[in-house]
Amino acid sequence: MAFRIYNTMSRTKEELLPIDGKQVRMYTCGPTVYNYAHIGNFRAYMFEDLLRRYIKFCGFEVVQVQNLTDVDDKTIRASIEQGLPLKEYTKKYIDAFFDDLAKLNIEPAEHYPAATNYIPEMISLIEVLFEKGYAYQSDDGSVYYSIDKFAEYGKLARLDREGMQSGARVDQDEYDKDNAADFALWKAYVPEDGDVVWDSPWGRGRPGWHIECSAMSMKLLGESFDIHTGGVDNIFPHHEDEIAQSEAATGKPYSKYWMHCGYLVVDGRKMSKSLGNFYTLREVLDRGYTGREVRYELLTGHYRQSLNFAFKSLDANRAALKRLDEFSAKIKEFIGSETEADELPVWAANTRARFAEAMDDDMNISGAMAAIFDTVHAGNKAIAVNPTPGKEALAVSNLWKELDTVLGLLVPQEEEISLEVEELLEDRTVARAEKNWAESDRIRDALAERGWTVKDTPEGPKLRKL
RNA sequence: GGUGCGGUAGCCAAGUGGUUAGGCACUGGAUUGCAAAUCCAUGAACAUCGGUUCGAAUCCGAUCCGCACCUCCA
Repeated sequence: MAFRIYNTMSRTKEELLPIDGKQVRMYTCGPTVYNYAHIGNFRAYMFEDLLRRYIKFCGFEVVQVQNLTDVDDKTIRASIEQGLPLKEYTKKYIDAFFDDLAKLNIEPAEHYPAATNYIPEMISLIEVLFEKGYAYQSDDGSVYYSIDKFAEYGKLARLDREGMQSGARVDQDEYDKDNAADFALWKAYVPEDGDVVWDSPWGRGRPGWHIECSAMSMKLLGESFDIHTGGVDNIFPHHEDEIAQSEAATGKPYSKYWMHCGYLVVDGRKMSKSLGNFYTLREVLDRGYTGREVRYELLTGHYRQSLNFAFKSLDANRAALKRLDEFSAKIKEFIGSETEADELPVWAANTRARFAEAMDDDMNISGAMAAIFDTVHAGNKAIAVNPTPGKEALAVSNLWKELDTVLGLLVPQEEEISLEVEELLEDRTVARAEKNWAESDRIRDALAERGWTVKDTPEGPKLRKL
């Protein structure tokens, strides 16, 4: 059994073999905290969540770093517009980001470095690049990276440098750069930056975007680490530039594997702030959907495929989750007070192997979910004929808990049944025994108001969360 | 122009030479005081045209269509 992942650098699936053998160090490009993240952004964070969870399922340790970009054009502009200090402005969106992660049941990373706390590291890195001849200062005071000096520039994105020239979307006249494609390491202060400024050996200013990730990743994970992730739109220029900076500075390989997820699209178009076709998580939740339903949506499409977002698929997810929940509830009833697990019943015997086989293949989540649903189906069929012994049911329950360490949506939250609801249920049972249907239906409505649906079965009434 | 990713049933979505993927919806049945919910059953597909093969959704060639990246982007 080996976990194979698609490495953008090699464009092939490779077995995940951590550099140090047991611990996987991964770096994830995080949000720019100038506004609420939209669910397209969370698609990437969801992919990274699945990745770190499955790496752990495979028996490795994980150290994940996700940065917070809290200084750039957008954060500066917005904070000045609102008359707030930069830190105060970004704090609101940093808090919102963590709220949203929790609602989606995304496991926290081990480190969330904010760019503004790593300015000295960035400056040191730029100094090394100067020493080694990769950086130069232009007349406007900004410091640039000379991509001509790095022979391997373009190896991740597989750029055709000639083709780029004819693409000609390069703004030549604005800056005094040796090569139009050179990128900024340090941006000289301009009045529009307000009081957002740091001293450096090259004068006052602020860091460029790409240097952040190089500085923070290497500081927290070491000069060479295992996996670098992001959306496909980060491949170029951001990740290409990170490689150029980091490998030029250290002379060592930067990230061993590069993994990129596809877009979330709406009506066939990429969801993005600039197109305006985006939803924030809170907008979706305000429409009455749960974080778990959104999680199901973002998780169950293969991460490298683009995923079409539509409210009607959230409705479909609700039905699918209900099927899973009904199964879980049924299993729980069979367990009763049993505390010792037995062997798995035959209908669940190969579920784990099927699940792992699919996930091992570059996280084939569809195959993994098929293993889950096939088990539900086979289990329902078997249970309809013969009740499952409590010890076997407990084994199934344990299996589901284990698989849910990866999926994060299989096992429903335990719902406390309030005393009031319990009393209503008893009253209704009495009314039904007396064939007082009007009263029985009235209580059923009352239960519905409190969020519970009651189903009458041969074994008596059962409550389910609406 | 360069570089990638795609087109699978009503919708979503795996699979990549032969055996029912899966989910949602539809329809039928079981169950029920009536419901709701649930469970069971069930049909239907591989963009187009050629080729290779005993056999192609899968391999090869051509064509059509969609999306993305090419210095804000997850």
